Amino acid sequence: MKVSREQMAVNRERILEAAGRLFRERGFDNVGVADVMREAGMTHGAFYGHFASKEALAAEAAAHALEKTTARWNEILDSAGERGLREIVDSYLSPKHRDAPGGGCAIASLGAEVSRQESELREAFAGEIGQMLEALAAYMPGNSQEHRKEQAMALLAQMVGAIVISRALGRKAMSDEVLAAARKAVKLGS
Amino acid sequence: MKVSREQMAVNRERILEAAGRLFRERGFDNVGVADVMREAGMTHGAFYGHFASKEALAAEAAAHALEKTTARWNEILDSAGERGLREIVDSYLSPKHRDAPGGGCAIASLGAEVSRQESELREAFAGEIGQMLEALAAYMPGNSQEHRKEQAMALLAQMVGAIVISRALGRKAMSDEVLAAARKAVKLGS
DNA sequence: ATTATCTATAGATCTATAGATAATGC
DNA sequence: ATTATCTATAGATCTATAGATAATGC
Repeated sequence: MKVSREQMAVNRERILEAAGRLFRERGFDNVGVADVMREAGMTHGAFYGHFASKEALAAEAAAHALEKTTARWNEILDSAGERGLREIVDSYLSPKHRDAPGGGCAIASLGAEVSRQESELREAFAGEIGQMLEALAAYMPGNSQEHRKEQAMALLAQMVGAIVISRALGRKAMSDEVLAAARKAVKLGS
Repeated sequence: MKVSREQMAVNRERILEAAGRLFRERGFDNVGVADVMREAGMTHGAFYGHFASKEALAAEAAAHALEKTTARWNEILDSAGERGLREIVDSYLSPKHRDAPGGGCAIASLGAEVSRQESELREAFAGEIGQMLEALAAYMPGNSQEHRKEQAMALLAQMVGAIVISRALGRKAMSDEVLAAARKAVKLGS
C-alpha cells in the first residue's frame, strides 16, 4: 500500500486541510487523529508517518489556516487597495463567515484554545497574527506607520470579537445585529 | 458522611465556583468532573448528587460566570454612571484581565466553545449576553435606545476581540499593544 | 429512615506504537 | 531494499453508575 513520493506530499497536504477545517469547526479537543485521517481518506495509523503527534499537527494546521486567510487578504488588498479593505471587513463581518467557521478566521474559532497551549503552537500562531496585522496596517488610514498598526489592531479586535459573540448567540436575531453594529462601527479612511 | 441541607447548598455553590474558574482557565474539555470536585473539596462520585451531568454543570457554570460579570458592571454603572463605563472598559482591556481568565469575561474565554455546543448551554449563554448588552447600552452615548444598543454591541465586540487576540499573542510586547490600541479606539460620549 | 458523600469500577474514547503488508524507486 | 500505509492493540483518561457508609432530621 505504499504510495509515490509525490502522492505522499499530496496526502500530507490533505491531512493539513482536513485538520484545519475540523479543528476550526469543532475545536482541537473534539477532533481525534482518527477523525482527521478519515476525513483525509486514510487510516488512523498512517498519521504518524506524516506528523510526530497530534500537537504537532495542531500547530501546523492552525498556522496554515491563518496563513491562508492572510494570503487571501493580501491578494484583495494588492488589487483593490483601500476599497479592498472595506470588502475584507464586510466579508469577515457577514452571517456567511459566522456560519462557516471551518474555512474562516482561525483567531475567532481557535484563539481562546491557542492561548491555553504552550510553545510551538502559540509561537506559530502569534507570528501569523503579526503578519495579518501588517497586511491590514498597510492600507489603514493614519499618517504614521505606528498609527496605522494601532488602527489595524483595533480593527482586527473589532472583527474577531463580533464573530465570537455572534457565534455564541447562534441563529438569534441579535446575532445578525451584532455583525451589523460592528460593520457600522468600522470607520475606514475617506 | 452526609452533610446538612445548608451545607449541601454551600457545597453546590462551591462546585459552581470551582467549575466557573477551571472552565474559563482551561476550557470545558480540559477539565474533568474529578478536577472540579477536587478543587471544590469533594470526591468525584459526590458530583452526581448535585448535577445530572458534566454538560448540565457546564451550562450552569458558564451562565453563572457571565451573570456575575454583568452584576459587577451594573454596580459600577449604578454608582459611577458614564464614568463607570470608562472604568469598565479600561479594566476589561487591561493586562490584568488578560492574565487572569479564571475570574474574567466568559465570552472571551469560552465563547468559541459555547458556540459549538447545543441547546441548554447556548440558550443560557445567549440570554446572559443580552443582559450584558443591556447593562452597557443604558450608559452608551447615542440619542435613541436602538443606537445605544448598537453602540454597546460594537463596544463589547471590540473588548472581547482584543482580549482573545492579546491572549493568543501571549506575553509578547504586541499583546500589550493590542490592548492599548483597543482602549484608544473606544470613544465614549463627551 | 433518609440521603449526601465516598469507594470502586464499568464502558467508552483517544493517543501512540508495534508489526505486517504491498507498492515504489534505485 | 525501502517505506507509506494498514491492522490491531496497549495504556491512559474520562464520564457515569452501583453499592457502601455515616450523619442528618422527622
